[in-house]
Amino acid sequence: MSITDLQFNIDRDSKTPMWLQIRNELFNCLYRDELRPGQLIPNEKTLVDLFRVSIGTVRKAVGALEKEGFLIRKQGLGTFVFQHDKSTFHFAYFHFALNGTDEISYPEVEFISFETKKATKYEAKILNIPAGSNVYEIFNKLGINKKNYIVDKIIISQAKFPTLTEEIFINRTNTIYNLYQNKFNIFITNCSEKLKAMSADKTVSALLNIKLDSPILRIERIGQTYHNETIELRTSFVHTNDIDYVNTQNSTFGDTF
Amino acid sequence: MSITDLQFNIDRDSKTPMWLQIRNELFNCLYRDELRPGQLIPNEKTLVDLFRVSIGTVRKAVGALEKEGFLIRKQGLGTFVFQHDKSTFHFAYFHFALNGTDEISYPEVEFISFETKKATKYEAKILNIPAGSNVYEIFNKLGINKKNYIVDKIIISQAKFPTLTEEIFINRTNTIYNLYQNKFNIFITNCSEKLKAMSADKTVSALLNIKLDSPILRIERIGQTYHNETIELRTSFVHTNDIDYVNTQNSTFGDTF
DNA sequence: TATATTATATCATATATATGAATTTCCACT
DNA sequence: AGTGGAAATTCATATATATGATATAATATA
Repeated sequence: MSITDLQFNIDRDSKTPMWLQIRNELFNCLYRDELRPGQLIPNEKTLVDLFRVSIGTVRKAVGALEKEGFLIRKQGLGTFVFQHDKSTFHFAYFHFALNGTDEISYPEVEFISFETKKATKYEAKILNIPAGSNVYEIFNKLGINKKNYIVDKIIISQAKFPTLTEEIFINRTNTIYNLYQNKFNIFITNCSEKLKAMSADKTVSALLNIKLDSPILRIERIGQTYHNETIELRTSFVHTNDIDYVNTQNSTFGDTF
Repeated sequence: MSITDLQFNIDRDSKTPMWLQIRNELFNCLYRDELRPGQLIPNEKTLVDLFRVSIGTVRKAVGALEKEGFLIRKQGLGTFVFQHDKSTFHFAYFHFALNGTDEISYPEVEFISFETKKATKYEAKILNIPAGSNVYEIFNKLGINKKNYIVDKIIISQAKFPTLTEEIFINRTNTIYNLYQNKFNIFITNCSEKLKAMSADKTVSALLNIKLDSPILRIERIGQTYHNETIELRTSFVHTNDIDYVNTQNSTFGDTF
């Protein structure tokens, strides 16, 4: 069943503009996995025939999804579905630069542990699963230039990753989000982070080789997929003496426009 | 001298698309202050005649500047130059939410002090001014719901704000960026923030009424205007027990697309 | 076989035009 | 003076079409 066999209903009298209706139909194809990460989508002419609109309208719809980051257009080649990848990973979800620089490099990741446990009340609430459900708790250390600055704790629901094992996790050859996407059909579409300053506890100070009670940055990141379904709770503990969390806002953009 | 009297040169044979040339010409009008914050820009028909292109090309150029946040289009009214304002301030440069909420509210600002001093080496480097130049050092306390969580230190070059006084600063009726924009013709176009965890020193702990050496978040924010000219160095010291620094990234956008 | 050329597919830019939607302005009417 | 509705202004959507730029595939040539 190809996308070109599907029937699309565009209501020409709707108050919703046609380009937005088309954008939404295509978005639903992404959500329903009829268009998969990395896949080439039908060319503009085909979409024109599918939706029975002019090419300008199709281009506006595809352009919207491109701006949102779901599609990637390549002149001369075609339009592709975005996929999480080492090459596209760059800084979308990693924000650290060495002191005095603005360069955000790809971190080195060192595996620590992979356990199955019962979700705490808080974890269950965030992940929207029954209290006491099984979750995986995965620890990693992240570093730059051979020095570790970050301890990462990942909590994900076992129910959503039923076949995940420590081996699969360790032997992945790409990013964690790429693993979610390719092995479990879960596509992380947005992340939200909350930062606090805290004191390092025994575990973290030992792992990062710093003094107990050193000030550290704690980042709680919630990774979601389509329709704001929360998939991952990731907590990072960061020793920020040599690195900074960098947040750049270009131009006058706010959240309000 | 109105913008409609200006001569614009669009090179139809350039490898740069015409819409981008027009976008750049309009951007330069903003930069050169020929189009001022809040001002209505010429309507699309006028721009069509000015640049001698079709309306689609004009709309693409204006649309680009709108996406960048420099212009705001209002159907039925016209297109306006963005201005910093309490109503547009919302969260572009303020990122804090009370624990357990995602709501970012407008902070309460309490003035502490306004001094003229010599720039430190570091401040001079960041502001790109001679070492030892005069700068204003302004302290504020920021709070939410009548409780102060943030101490803010602003450093700006006296040379760029020659007529600024404590009275003018205190008696402003709008945001600080609005003051820069309306009284000094300096328009902040982008901000970059670097975050670290630290221990509260004597001054900060006293101002925030917390224990000496409590872990705090330090935010170093650099505010720039057109062409990355640095205007402001703002350092915030934040007690994060009750509030979080929130950073939300919608969809799959990274910095790499 | 290796290289240069040509053809093809696909997205990008640009024009011209028509109609619709949102907002303000103005004027007739009470 | 106040109200309601028509007119004017401006941006938004949509169609139809032509040409250009870019990348790949196929073909011809040395």
